[in-house]
This record gives sequence, structure tokens and C-alpha cells, in this order.
Amino acid sequence: MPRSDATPLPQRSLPAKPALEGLEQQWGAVWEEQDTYRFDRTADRAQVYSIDTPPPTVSGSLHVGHVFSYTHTDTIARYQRMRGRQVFYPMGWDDNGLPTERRVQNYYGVQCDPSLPYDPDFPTPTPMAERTKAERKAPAVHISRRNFVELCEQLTVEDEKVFEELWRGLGLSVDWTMTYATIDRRCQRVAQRAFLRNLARGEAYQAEAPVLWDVDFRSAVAQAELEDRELPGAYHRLAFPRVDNGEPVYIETTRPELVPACVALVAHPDDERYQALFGSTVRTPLFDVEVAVHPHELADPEKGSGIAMICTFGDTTDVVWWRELDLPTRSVVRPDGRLLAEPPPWITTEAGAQAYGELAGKTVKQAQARIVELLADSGALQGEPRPITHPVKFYEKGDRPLEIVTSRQWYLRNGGRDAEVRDALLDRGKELSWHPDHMRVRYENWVNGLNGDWLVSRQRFFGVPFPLWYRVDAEGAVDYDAPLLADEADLPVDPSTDVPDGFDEAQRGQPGGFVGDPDVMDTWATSSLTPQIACGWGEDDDLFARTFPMDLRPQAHEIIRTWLFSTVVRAHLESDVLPWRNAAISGWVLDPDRKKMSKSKGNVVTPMDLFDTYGTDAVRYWAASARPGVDTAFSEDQMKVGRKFANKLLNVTKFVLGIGEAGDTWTASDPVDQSMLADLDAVVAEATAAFEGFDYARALERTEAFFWWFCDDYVELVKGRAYGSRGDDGAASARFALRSALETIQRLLAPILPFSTEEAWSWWHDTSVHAASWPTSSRGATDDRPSLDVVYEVLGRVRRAKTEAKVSQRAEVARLVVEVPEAAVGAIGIGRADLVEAGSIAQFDVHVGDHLTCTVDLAAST
RNA sequence: GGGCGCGUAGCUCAGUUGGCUAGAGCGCUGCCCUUACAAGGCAGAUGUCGGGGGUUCGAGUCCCUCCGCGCCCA
Repeated sequence: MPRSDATPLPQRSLPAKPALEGLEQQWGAVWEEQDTYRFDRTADRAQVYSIDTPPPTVSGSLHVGHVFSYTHTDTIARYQRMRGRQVFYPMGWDDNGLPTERRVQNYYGVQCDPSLPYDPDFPTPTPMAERTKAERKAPAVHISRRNFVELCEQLTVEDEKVFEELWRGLGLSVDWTMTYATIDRRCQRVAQRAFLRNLARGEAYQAEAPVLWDVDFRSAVAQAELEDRELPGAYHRLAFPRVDNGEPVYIETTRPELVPACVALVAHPDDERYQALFGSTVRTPLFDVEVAVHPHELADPEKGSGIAMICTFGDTTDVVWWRELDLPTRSVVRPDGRLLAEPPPWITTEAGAQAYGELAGKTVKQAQARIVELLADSGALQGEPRPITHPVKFYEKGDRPLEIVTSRQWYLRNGGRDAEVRDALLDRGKELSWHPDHMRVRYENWVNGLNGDWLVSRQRFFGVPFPLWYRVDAEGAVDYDAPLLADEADLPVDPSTDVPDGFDEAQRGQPGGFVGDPDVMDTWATSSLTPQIACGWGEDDDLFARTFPMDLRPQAHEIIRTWLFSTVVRAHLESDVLPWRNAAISGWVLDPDRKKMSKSKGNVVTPMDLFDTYGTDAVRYWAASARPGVDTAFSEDQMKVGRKFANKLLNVTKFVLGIGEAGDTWTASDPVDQSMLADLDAVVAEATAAFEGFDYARALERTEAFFWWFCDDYVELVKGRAYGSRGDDGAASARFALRSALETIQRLLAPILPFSTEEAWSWWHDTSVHAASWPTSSRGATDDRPSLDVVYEVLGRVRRAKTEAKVSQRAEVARLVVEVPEAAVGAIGIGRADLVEAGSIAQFDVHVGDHLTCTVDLAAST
């Protein structure tokens, strides 16, 4: 039972002048007090509608994009609630990870240094915004990881408040008692437990492997976080002398600074130019390292000279060649983006070591500039570098190109290296209902394009730690092969402060002791578990059984590859199910030039200001006008329309209710009224079908079109009769029909315009419209009823005549002559009396003719 | 380079299995204080349905091709 049935709302009388101002605060408070959106934990799974709401990144800024997509979800939630489902609609905050770290660094002017000890008395620094100019120039204060994490936790709490205020302002029908944050203890416990289970089943593993590496963040980066950027570069044509005869082999490279990391040359096996070279060896310029020439299909004969040098590692193709050709590892780029300080052991000649000395310790960019000079001086560089533009891989949040370094990392199997898993995940994509359907293709493209497992470890600070330690042997070497696992009952653990069973803190980092895993999980490793987190997996079995798998995942299309995919992976691995049945994909908000709204472009509008200017329902109206999945231009004009719409709803409600009640009448006896109600039935059916298909925009459009017709034509036509001009029976029928239609319209619009519908509803009900039942087409189709279109057409013609004559619509028509086809005579007869009143028609003559004509004789003067 | 989506009035967009003269709102123009609403109402004008070709009695809709825009991926 809807809760608010038990606690009546204060029923209020008709206001003298309805207004939209203040409805948000007024009804927001009432809903909170009445628990209107509280989830009933006793409901069976079949009665429950569970929604996996996207936890917004609280360290980010609020923008209209949030308002847009969350409104879409809320309309579905409200619709399902009115359909009688118990809606499980919790909110979460995504606060762990890099965006928060960055914000804390900038906000407080601090830098995390994990080598520092915890300082329990460290005072919260003055925010940068409150500092004097001079204070702002002070260098960042280095603090321990634990102190840093504490600052992160402090600031996210503040950020969450701002978001909650926005969501409440927007009128989201969220149950605010169920909120989670991705860094809170429950989420950490779920993430760690899920990881331990993955590990136990062999789905998680660690490997020493080349990884894409951001030298500024000093962290590994996953495939899902990559983006290509077009960057200027240059082909350098370099001579590699053959070992047998000294003849030069020319290769072209954009990364000459990696010559010291060269391990082989490669050409296409069918490339006739290089057939003779396969199996022979050449020497690298400057460093004199002997490397072999290999054939491989991935070498592109069209690119450069058709023969390339393989380095460890210049790009991802190098990694493939390295792996498939079984080449040695000769890395020279350190994790900080600088070249090794000492000449590496494979450079054995004195000249080579000397050349390397020129590069040692330089950044990649500096090293390139220097080595080009050295290569030119040595004669190995042929001609001038040839400038090109080419795509370079970046971490999506990074500023410098990614390097590839070899390191020990944790991976989670996601089908990137296993056809069987990949096929199973593709099947999950087919099993899921996508709205709109074509979004499934993005998922399939992504899954088919995976080229490795999911790298889940990050060398960061504010995240969920891996619940693991490693033994340190007697010589002080760390044994990574047999990690010490935390007990599930002890989760969440932080291995940097917690101690594994059988050890004590004094043994940390000591020979014969242990060390904690220093990494944290990728934020997606937690976010991919939002269904498990929200539904209480492993925490509340009863709740889990009532809510999981969930009904709906709403999200935007650009994170199908990350959030949606990774969530499917986790539920598939853990429970062998889809995490939800439906995925509703929202588009983006574009600025009026059809570019994506972004802060850097300075075109972001503050949602709260929009609420104040147009009213929340007006903003929701704009959002709900956008069809699912379609990128939509930001439009204040649409908000003005929404405001008019909401205002009209209040006014027409006031008018209809002001006419009076229908008395004991419970049916519409007049065919004009029956016809209108039958039309409304059809609208109800369409709106219901649209909502069932997650198409709130279509539901709104149909309802809105009917609504304006209802106000402009039907109400105008029956006004006089409703006031009693032709007796009690006619008045009762009209009043019943007006009220019945209005009650239906208010319910149809409640999911979209929650504030104004609640206000209008409250004038004649003592319960919330949001706890009311969704209307049904109970009257059934009466297809044999005559169409009354001709009646409204005549009404329009009369109006037009008055407009053209520039007289008031109240002006009297001395004589109206209507010619209609035989088939429409009946309809005219039905509407005639109402028409006479609505048009102030003195004499009304009807003739049969071929098509409709109206001759309007206006009275000489009024 | 591959995939997906989009292109309809000045603007934002509907247009469902092909079917009467292609629609709505905004904006624009004119009129009207009408038993709710002047932050309103009534009415009016406005189209190479991106271009070209094809299928069909009939194409905004289906097919081919080209152009432009956006996103995802390489």
C-alpha cells in the first residue's frame, strides 16, 4: 500500500491565484515528512522495481547534464511507483579515485607522499580559496597517505551535500535513507569481498607485464581509460648497419629516443625489399647493439620505409611483437618518464655508453631532442625529420603521452584474452534490453575490440586497497606468488595499517615478515559493483533477494564501455546473471551550437539558477522532452514552454474545480463528453505503452497534445453547459467529464511535473498524486462512436471569422450556415447546442453538402 | 579507416507496418481584457523533408550512392 494513504496530506482549498513559486520547497518538505518515496522492504521481488542509479562524481561540478539524465530516470521511477511497484531507488556518491585526489590537492594545496608517517595532529589546511595571494604561492605540503585520505573523506562529505541539495531540488523520488558512497566502509567491504572471490575462482590474477603508464600520475591505466589525440610528430630516417656487410638498413621512427631500447627490426613477411634480411642482424646506431630482423604481418609496408624498429616499448604494437616474437625486454624509460640514469647492461661498447650518458636522466622529450643531434652528428640520421600528425595514446585525464613500462599489476578476466568469456559477455549484451536498442552495438563493438584483460590495480592513494599482503623472505625479497589473503569477516582491511594473521606490526617490511599490497583498485572495480552494493550483497541477504538482479540501469552512452560493461562482467562472474534487465541510455546535453556542454568552454549553466528562474517542473519538462538516447540542445525556450504548461495545469484545475461538483453523477451522459473521455482513453493507452518502453518523451508529447486541445477546445465548448445553462443533467455530465479528465491528466503528468501536479492534486485530494494509481483505459474502446472532429472544426471556423473581422470572440454570430457531408450531420447535431453557446450563435442552419463550409454572419455591432 | 546515430519551417523537434493538402511548440505578424490563465487567449504566414539515383500506383518513410555533423572504436 502506498504509505501516504495512511497519513492524509492536508487538503487545501482553491487558491485565489495559483502560482508555481515555492512549490519545490513546500512539497519537498511534505514528501520527506510523509516518506512518500520510502522503499518497503517487505515487498516481494515481483512487486519491486529496482533502479541502479549512477553515483555521480561528487568532486566534479554540477551541470545541466546531471539534471537531464537523472530526470529521465525519475520519470520512470515515478511511473513504476504509480503502477503499484515498490520502487527501490537509492542514490550513491562516487567519491573514490583520482578526481577526488586532484580536487583535494588543489583545494588544500597538499601532496600525498606515501613514504611519510601518519601525523594524527595534522590540522586541516586553509582552503586555497581563503588564502592570501602570498599564501597561495607556498609549495604544496607533503602529507602521509592516511592524512591525505582523511582530507579526501572530509571534502567529499561537503561535496555530497551539494549534490544532495541539487537532487532534492530536482525532485528525484529517491529513498534518501539508502544512500551509499563508493569509498564508505560498506562499499570497500563489497569491493574487497568481490575481489577475493574473483581471486579464489581464478578470475583475478597478477602479472608482470607491459602496461600503459601515465608518467605524471605514476599509475597504470586501463584500456577503457585511453583516448587517442592527434599530435604533431616526425619520421626520422635512421641507418642501421648490417652486421654481415655493413650496408645500411633504413628505418623510419617517430621515437628516435627509444633507439637504446631497440630489440629488433621488423618487416612484412611478403615485402620483397626485405626478404633477404630476415634472419640477419643489424647494429643499432650510436649504441652498437646487435638486433635481428624479423618478419611479422603487423608491419605495414606502406608506412615509412616499410621496416620498423621494435622497442620495449614505444607503442602497443611493440608489445605484440615483443610477445609474439619472444624478444628480450630492454626498457630505458622509468616510471617517472625519464630515461635510466645509468647505461643499461645491453649497451656494451664504450662509445655506446658515452652516447647513452648524453640521454641519461632526461625526460623523453629532452632525450629526443638530444639524440636527434647525436644521430645527425654520427651520420645515422638521413635527411631532415619529416613532420607528420599522428594519433597518440593518452590517459583520458592525462597531459602527457602514455609510456609503456613493465610492472607487476592485478588483472581481472573480462574476455579480452579468452574467446569463451568474450562470447558469454556478448550473449549477456543480447540478453539485456537496451533503450534505445541500437546502443547494444556500442557494447558489442567494445567487447569485440578488447585486447587484454582488465587492469584493476592503480598506483594511487584514495581508493579501495587490495586486501592482501605478501611474505618477505629471509633475504628481504617479496614473494608475490602466494599472497596472504584477508579473511572475509575482517573486511574492509587496509593492508598498509592492518596486519595479516600470524604476524605483528613490527614485522612489516622486515625479512621474514610481510608487506601490504601498496595499490588501490581502479574506481570502476568498485563502481562495477553498484548493483551488489545497493542491493546489499553479502550484507543483507533479505534485501538482496528482494532487489537483485535489478530492473533498470540508467546511464549515459559514453560509459557503456566502462561502467555498463564492467558491471556486466562482475555480475556474470559472481552470480552468472545480468545485473539488470533493462539499460536506459541517455544522450548528452549539447550547447546551442551542438557542441558538448563542458566547463572548459564556459557554457555551463548552473542548474539551481534554472530552477529559480523557470521552476523545477519547467526544467524537468525540457529534459523529458528529449527522446531517450538522443543528444539534445540546451534550450531555455523549452523551459519557458514547460513553465507555461505547468502554469496552465494549475489554472485549468482551478477553473474546473471552481465550476462545481457533479453531484451524484458518475457517468457522462452527453455524447460530447463521452467522446472526449474516449479520446483521453486512447491517450492513456499510448502514454502507458510509451512508459513501458522507457519513452517518457513520447508519453509527455501525447499527453501534452491532448491537454492543450482539452483546454483550448473541449473546455471552451462545454463551459456554458457546465455552468448549468441548459439544466442540471447536462451540467452534471460536463462537470463529471471535466473532473474525470483532469484527474487522469494530472496522474499522466505526475512523473514529469511532480510539483505542479501535486499542487493541483492537493486542491481536491488528501493523498499524494505520487501515491495514486496510474490511469487505465477502463472505459474501453467505443469505436462506433461518431467522430466529433467536425464540431471542433466549426468552432475553429467561427473563431477565425471573428479574428478576421477583428472583433472579440464574445461577439455574437447573427447566423451560422454550415454545410457538411451527410456522414457528419449526426456529429453536428450532437455538438450543436454546445456550439451555439460557445460561439454566441443566434441562428444556426445546417445543410448537406459535398464538403464542410461555414458561412459566418456576424451581428452588425455588439 | 571501421561501426552507430543524426540531417524535416528562422530555432528546437514530432512524423510508428510506405497512404489524403508534411505537423507541433518557440520565434514572427495581426487581433482580443472572453464566468481559470495577459507570465493569457484566438488566429495567420513560413518547407528543395541534406543532394542524386532507384523500387512502387504512391517515398520524409524502403534500397543504393554522395555530402555534412556528432559519438564510439582502430
